[in-house]
Amino acid sequence: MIERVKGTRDLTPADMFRRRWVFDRLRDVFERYSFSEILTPTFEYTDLFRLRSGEDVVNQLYAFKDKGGRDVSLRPDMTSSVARLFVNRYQNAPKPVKWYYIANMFRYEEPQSGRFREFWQAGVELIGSAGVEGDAEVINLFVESYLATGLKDFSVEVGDRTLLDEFALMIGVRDTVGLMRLIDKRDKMDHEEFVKALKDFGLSDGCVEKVVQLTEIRGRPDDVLPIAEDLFQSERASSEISRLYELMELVESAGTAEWVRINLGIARGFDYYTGVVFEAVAPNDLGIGSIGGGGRYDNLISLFGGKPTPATGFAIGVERLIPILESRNLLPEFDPAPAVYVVPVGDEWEVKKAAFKVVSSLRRKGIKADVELLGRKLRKALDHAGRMGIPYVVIVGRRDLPQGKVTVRDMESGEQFKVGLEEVAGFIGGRLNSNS
RNA sequence: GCCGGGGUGGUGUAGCCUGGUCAGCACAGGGGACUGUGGAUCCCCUAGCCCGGGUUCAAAUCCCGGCCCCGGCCCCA
Repeated sequence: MIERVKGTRDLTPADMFRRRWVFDRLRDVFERYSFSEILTPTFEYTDLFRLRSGEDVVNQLYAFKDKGGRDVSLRPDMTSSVARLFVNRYQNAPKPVKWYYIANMFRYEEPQSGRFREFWQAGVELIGSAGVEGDAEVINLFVESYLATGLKDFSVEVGDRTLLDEFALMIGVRDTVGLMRLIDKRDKMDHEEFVKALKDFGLSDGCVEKVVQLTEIRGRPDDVLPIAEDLFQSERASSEISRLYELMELVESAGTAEWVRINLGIARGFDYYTGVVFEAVAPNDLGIGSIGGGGRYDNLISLFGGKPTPATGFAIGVERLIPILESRNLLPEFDPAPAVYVVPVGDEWEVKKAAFKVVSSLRRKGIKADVELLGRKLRKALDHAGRMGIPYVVIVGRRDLPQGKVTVRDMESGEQFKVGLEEVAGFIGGRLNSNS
């Protein structure tokens, strides 16, 4: 037997129902923020990703040669493709460009909790806004996106790559990325382990102390930003801190501040981020870390050959968000049952044709209706309808047909009505409406 | 790539340690009892030892390798 490919998933009708419910809500809030949906190809030239992240990234890509000998890769995220599209065709479009997407991504990694080789992200990109207004717009939408799914207990942790760079400079660390990785992992260790890891990294006691101070700058903005002001001295740092203050004021004005925290330990590891970065987390015992993240990437578009253009965005990890929503019972129940089940009685061809006529009239009227397709006997058919929770059964048979009628059975009350063939759809439609 | 725990009908499981009845049970699915009246009952049917090799008279069971799943590490653009 052929199995599913490792790290992939089959989505059942129940899965798709819930997923679509989530997508509908995200799409709705993205649209209200005036973002427009786009979609780019599932694969790109491998060079696109190589250019952004270096040669090593290829190991984590689904990379292959196509029949024309082109080196291509399935997209590991959407940001590169969006930046490419912008450079290709939209550099002269009115700014800002506001795009969103809901699409599958592919990464060749070991699957584990909340991590698959094919997964979906719903995200936005805001291109052309350099100011703190752009950061605020994106973070507000980030918060509103989770709220739109009904999630309440989550927080968006805001960090800043500029400050981390300044910090590295300040304590004389050259391997900025290495330091950021350590800082990023801070939550996975206790204090002693963290201190030890920093010493192993080669930091002096004084510097270790400073790093610990930095990672403790997390919490409500008003509480922790003053601490940051004390820790940093440089011009660049203090103007960046002012920017964070402004960001928080805009977030406050938009009514999302309740969910936003400062956490200068957020690094998001990746090289192309340049300013404000953020991640969303929700408490859970499922082993799920961040449920989405994003940040500012002001250099990527010029790296891809475009005019220098500032940009910021985020992506929500669908396979991480859905289990969280599930754990809080926020997802609706899936019920595949139709409203009506049309059952022909016996094998007579005239009866079958009448049944198809009836079910078709119901469907044309917008009613979700099934017709019995297996040749079940009436008893079994009613049994089936009962189990499935189907509210109405239409019995079509030679007993009523000569008078041009069928029997409509209300499965809950057991009441039955003889109704003309042409009137069935109207009759049932009326009853369904009055019940709801 | 590394470490740990697992893979028995569609689902959930018993059996494995201590090799040896036709691999048992429940649920789900289909049919019949009951040829136009329902969720009950009874009966029947469908359907399984992840793959490959080894040990043995005999392997679901023991051994080796692989694949996959769950979780962790690494990594996380």
